[in-house]
Order: sequence, then structure tokens, then C-alpha cells
Amino acid sequence: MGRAPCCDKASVKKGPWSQEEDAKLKAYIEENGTGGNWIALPQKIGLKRCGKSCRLRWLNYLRPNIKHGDFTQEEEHIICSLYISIGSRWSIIAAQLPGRTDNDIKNYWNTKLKKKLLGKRAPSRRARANHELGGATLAATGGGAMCGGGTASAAQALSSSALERIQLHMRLQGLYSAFSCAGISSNAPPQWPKLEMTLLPNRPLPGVQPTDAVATAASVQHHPQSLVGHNLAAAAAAAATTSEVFETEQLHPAAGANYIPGGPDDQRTKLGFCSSSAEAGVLTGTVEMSSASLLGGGFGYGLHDELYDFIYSRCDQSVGGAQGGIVPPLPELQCPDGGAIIGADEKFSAWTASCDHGPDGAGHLQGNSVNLHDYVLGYDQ
DNA sequence: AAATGCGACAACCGCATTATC
DNA sequence: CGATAATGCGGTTGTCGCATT
Repeated sequence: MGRAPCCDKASVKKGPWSQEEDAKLKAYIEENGTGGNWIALPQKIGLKRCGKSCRLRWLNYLRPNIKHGDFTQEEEHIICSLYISIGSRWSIIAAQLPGRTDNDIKNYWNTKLKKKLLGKRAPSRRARANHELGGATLAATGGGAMCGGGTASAAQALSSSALERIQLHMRLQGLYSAFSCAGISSNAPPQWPKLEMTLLPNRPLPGVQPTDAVATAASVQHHPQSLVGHNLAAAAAAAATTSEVFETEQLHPAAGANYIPGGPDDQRTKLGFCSSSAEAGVLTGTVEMSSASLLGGGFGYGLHDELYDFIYSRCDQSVGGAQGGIVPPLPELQCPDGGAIIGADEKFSAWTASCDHGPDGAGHLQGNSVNLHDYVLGYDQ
């Protein structure tokens, strides 16, 4: 026995809403509220719509203070940061962006931000070769090849969302390890994500478990800054916080003398990037984007700047080796059986292979690869 | 000018979770 | 405490408009 339908589909209208329907629904809810029963609501007001459809229409378009389009950089910051951290939990992300709906954010991510972040890299030669040899590829996100040799199921266990997050993480890990390789202290603090700064203080993340991507990636790198410490239960109530609080308490956290509202440092701080001065005490080296320049050292261009520029396509405006917006491709992901590669890139891998990433290899960049198993276990999707 | 491709967005669908009886 | 209903959520699809061929 299947589940009973929520409404009689034969007598329910589908498709775009008319102005009359919108007006009816809006007028009724503004006057009477939803009555706590969306299913019964359309009959009350004479709408031939499913209750779920009414709810969606109200939540996404008719309720007051809804914003559409024109996402700000701050909002992009938060979306990117949270997506990397918690994945496609759009309702949670939406709760951090007053006036935005989960549907809006989801669409914005799928149509713009995802391409911005993941769609810039051409497939590696190896990935192409795998594809030519019959290996399936994850073309949609520009991702690497699936596990080959009959291990496709392992890769299939990863959703595209998880893979996107892996890709983003791997890029970050690649940048992070660049510091280690350049002889910079391996005890350097975690650079990403610093959600403690990005999230509203009173808007913790519900349902974010230690097994989630960031926690996993962070823990295996001895990064204490995972999401684990957040108060998960209070999220729903927290989501009702005003945008003013959001602006004043969250997005302008810097109180130091160097803080310039709206300035570059401001933007970076909002996303959780330390200011270059703040990290100077630990990170005295520099990193550049291209593999060649990574080997050769560079100018005072920090990891956070790199990442910021990466996200906002500013590499071509920056100092150092980044050229023409080219970002360093992903290091490789290796399946547990050691046989297959995800997101391979020869240049970057060759470079990382030359680095010593520490004694306890599990979960670290190991030579030119990372054990996929660590990630598979960490994802819940 | 027509055909085609593509991006953006609104809406639907089905599953999971929560509330109620 | 289990069954059922209602709601919430994320993935997917459909449609429209614009750009390109």
C-alpha cells in the first residue's frame, strides 16, 4: 500500500499561479493566517490547488519581505561557505539569509554559483583518457572519473552534491597543503571554513553532525574548527532573527582598527577569511595559484586571498602567479582499492607528490592522492 | 526568419520527519 | 505506542525567454 495522496490530483490545478489565485491566497492568509492546515486551506478559499502547492506559493513568493534575485556578495559568501560545510541543506542555508527562500537559493546555486565555483576547470587529460577508455565521468560538475575497474558503486554512493563538496574541499586542501610544502608550519590553523564567523551567533546549524564533510575533513587534518560545537536544537527559533541583527552582529564582526566596512578585508572576514595581518603570525609564507609558481614561492598573497579570488574570479586581478583566472585544479582522489582517480590533474598532483604531508597519512593528502574512503564515510548523501 | 540551445526560475513530486489521535 | 495525517525538504522537471546558429 502506497501512501495516500495529499489531494485529489484529478481536480487540482497545476502549473503557474494566476494573479487571481495569488490575490485570493494572500488576502486570506494575511487576514486569517494559514489556520495550521494547508490541506484544508484551498477548499476554504475556493482554490483548486493542492495544499502543498499553496504553502509553497506562500512561502516562496507571497509572504512579506521576500527578496528575489540580485544576490549580494555577502549572500554568495554565506551560501558558498555553508554549502561546502553542510551540503544541500537549503532550508538551513536560507535561514541564514533573511528574505531568501530555500528554493531561491537552490536555484541560484544550481544555475550560477555552482558553475562559478566548479565549472571553470577543463577536464584533465587523465580524466578525458579515462572517459575515452570507457570510464564514466562526472561531466556535469567537471568532476573527475569515477572509480574504475568495477568499483563504480563506491563512486555512485556519492551524490553530486557530495562530489561538489569534495571538489571544493580538495581545492582548499590543495591550497592548504601548499603551505606545508613551502616549509610553513604544519601546525598552521585551519583556514576553511570558519563558520563560527560566518554564521549568525544565534543561528546554529541543525543536523550538522560530526560525520559531515567539514567535520570529517577537518578532523582528519586535526582541524578543531568543525561544526560539532554548535547548538543544533535552537536553529529553528534562531532563524527568525532579524536582518538587522544579521548585518550588525554577523557580517561586520571585525572590530579592529583595520576594519573597513565594505572593503576587501571586510568581504573576506565575512566569509571567514582571516585578514592577512591576523594570519601573519602563523603563516609567514605565501602561495600562488599556478603549480609552477607554487614551487617558486611568491609574493605576500595569502591563502585566504587565493580562495577569495578563486570564488570571485579575481585571480587575474591579483598579485602573484595567478594568471587569467586559472585556478589550481584538484589534487587526486583515490579509491580505497587504490585503483581509480577522481579529479586528477597531473601538474598539481606531481607537485603535491613531492610534498611531505605528515606522518599520519589517513585522510591527508597522501602523495598525490587522498583516500576516498575518508570522504565516503563522512557523507550522508 | 526559423530552428535550436541554453539559462533561469517556478512548480511539482516523493520521501522523511513531525505532530496528532 | 503505533497508525495516520500534515508538514518540511530536497531533487527534479517543465516552461519561458533570450541568444546563437
